Amino acid sequence: MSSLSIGELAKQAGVAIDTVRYYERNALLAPAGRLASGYRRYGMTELKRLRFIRRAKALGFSLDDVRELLALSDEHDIATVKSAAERKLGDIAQRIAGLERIRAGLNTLVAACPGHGRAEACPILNALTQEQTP
Amino acid sequence: MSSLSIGELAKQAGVAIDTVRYYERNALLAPAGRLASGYRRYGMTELKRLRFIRRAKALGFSLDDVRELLALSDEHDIATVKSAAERKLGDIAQRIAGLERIRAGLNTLVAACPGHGRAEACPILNALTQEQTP
DNA sequence: CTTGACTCTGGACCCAGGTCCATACTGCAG
DNA sequence: CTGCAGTATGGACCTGGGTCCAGAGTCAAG
Repeated sequence: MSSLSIGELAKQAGVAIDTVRYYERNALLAPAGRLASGYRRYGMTELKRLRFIRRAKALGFSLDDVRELLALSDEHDIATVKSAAERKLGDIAQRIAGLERIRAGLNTLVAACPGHGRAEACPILNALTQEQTP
Repeated sequence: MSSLSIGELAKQAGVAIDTVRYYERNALLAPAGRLASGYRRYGMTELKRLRFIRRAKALGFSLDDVRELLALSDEHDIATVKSAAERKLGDIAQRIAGLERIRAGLNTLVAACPGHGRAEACPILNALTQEQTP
C-alpha cells in the first residue's frame, strides 16, 4: 500500500492524469520517483499535496497562489499564510462588488423593460445605445 | 466631420486600434469603408456601435453575447433582448453566489487563525491539509 | 505468452480577447 | 520635398489551466 501509479493517484485525488503531469511540469508537485521502467510512483505525501491543491483552487486561489502557499506551509510561517489568505479575501470581495454593480445596473434595466413594443421603449437597448457613460 | 480614421475612432471609443481591427475580423463591426489608399474610414454609426460594444462588455456580456445583441437590436426584437438580458442576470447571480460561498469559507478560516504559533494551530493550513471534503 | 490496459514523451491545441511585430505604404505639416 | 506620424497586412504571441495526440514501451491477468 501507499505506492500509487499516476492513474491511481489521479483517481484518488479527483484530477486527470494529464493534470498531475502538468502540475509536475509547473513545479506544484516535486518530480515523482520512478520505477526502473520510468513509471512514476507516488505515496501519501503526493496524494495529500494534490488534494491540498484541489482545495485551494476551490477556495479561489490561482496555481501561482498555491505555489506560494505550499512554500509557506513548508516553512510553517503562519503569519504569512494568514496575510496571504486575507489578501485573497480582499480580491474576492472586490470581484463580488464588481459583479454586484453589474447586476444592479442590469436588474434596473430588465425591470424597466416592457418586453414588447417599439425598440425605443426598451431601456436595455437604450442604455447600450445612448451616449451617456454607464 | 463624421469621417474618422481608425486612430480617431479608436480614441473616441476608448479602445485600441488593434481592437477595432480585431472586432472587424470577428464580425462585431462590418468591414469598414476604404479610401483609395486602403485606409479605413468611419462614421458616427461605427462609433456608436463601438461604444455599444464597450458598454455591453462593461455589463458583463461576452463578445458572443454582444454579437447576438447587435443582431437583435437590428431586428428591434424587444422580447428577445429582454430574455437575453434576463439570462445574463442569472449568470451573474450564479457567479456572485459562487464567490460568496468561497468568501464565507475563507472568512471563517481567517477569523479562526491566530496568526502565530505552530502550523497545527492554523486553521487555514489545516483546512487545506485535512482529509475531509471542504 | 498474449492481450488489453496502462504509462511514457514532447509537442500541439483549446478557450477569450486581444496585443505586438516587421515591413511597407500614405498623409500632412513645415 | 522631406520627414515623421499614422495606417496597412498577416501572423506570432500572450494569459491560465489544462487537454489531447501519436508512437512507443510496460504491467499484469489469464
